[in-house]
Amino acid sequence: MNYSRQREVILQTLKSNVVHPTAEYLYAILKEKEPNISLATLYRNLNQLAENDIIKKIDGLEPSSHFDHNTHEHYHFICEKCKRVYDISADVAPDVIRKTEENTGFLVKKHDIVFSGLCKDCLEQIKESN
Amino acid sequence: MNYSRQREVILQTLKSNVVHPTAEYLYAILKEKEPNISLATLYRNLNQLAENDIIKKIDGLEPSSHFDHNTHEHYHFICEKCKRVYDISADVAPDVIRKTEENTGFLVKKHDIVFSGLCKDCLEQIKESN
DNA sequence: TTATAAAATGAGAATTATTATTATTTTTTG
DNA sequence: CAAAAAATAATAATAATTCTCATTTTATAA
Repeated sequence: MNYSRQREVILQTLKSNVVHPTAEYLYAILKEKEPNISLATLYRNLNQLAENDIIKKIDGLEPSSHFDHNTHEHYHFICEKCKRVYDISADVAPDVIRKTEENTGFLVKKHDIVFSGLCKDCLEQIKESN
Repeated sequence: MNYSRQREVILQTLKSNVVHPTAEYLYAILKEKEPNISLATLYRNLNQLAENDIIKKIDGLEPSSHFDHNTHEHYHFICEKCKRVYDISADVAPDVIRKTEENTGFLVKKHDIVFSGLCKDCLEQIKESN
């Protein structure tokens, strides 16, 4: 993987983002710093960065993938109301890889847990309006 | 939800299938019993059945959703070599919903764990060829 | 440093999965 | 059996992502 300015900007933009943006969302922000960047370049680089474990691609948040600069083991929660994506501590499923490998005889290379429901903010909003 | 012959055939076909097919795969099989069925009808019914918790839609297995007639709590593993989807016992992550709700204050309505790697068959094939 | 090869880019076409539209048919119900 | 509600087939439309390709950028090494 050679250096490229576009890839650098993509990575820095993703790192400075608290949320876990979709490609489309990231593209809108990127355009400010790098107005000529192409959507294909963004997708190409996101995939490359993910393959090299520099970032993480979060699948299962239909209809589009989200991207996370945090590569430490952790999981994700998407709020069905506000659509924000939150990190969930890996503590909620201790030894999940080891247990799965022991149960099955499979080799686990990747895993993710995706939760959905209502986040704290949205739960409180709903309570107030009742 | 009214009765419809198409929905019945879709459900029975899914139930008689050990694998966890995509819509496209299911469509090919369905055509034998119900040659005039439309792909839109299949998608409409799969979504309806999933909304009513009669079947389960498995997201996170890009590039397309898979469908599972087993609605009991369990998880999924996709083999990166043979692409088969296997069930994983819920035992590998005990109390994962309760723990997540306690940690966050969120309300968890759904969750799934998706693992990927190599299944037992493919691991053995690789060993043999070495 | 410069020539060459390898990698990356932008622009837009192409592809794939899925959903929406609509006229028609099927199912339910009183 | 008639009317209303739901479902269908066919196909157009959409949205996310990947592919193509001519051009530009980056790395290499003579």
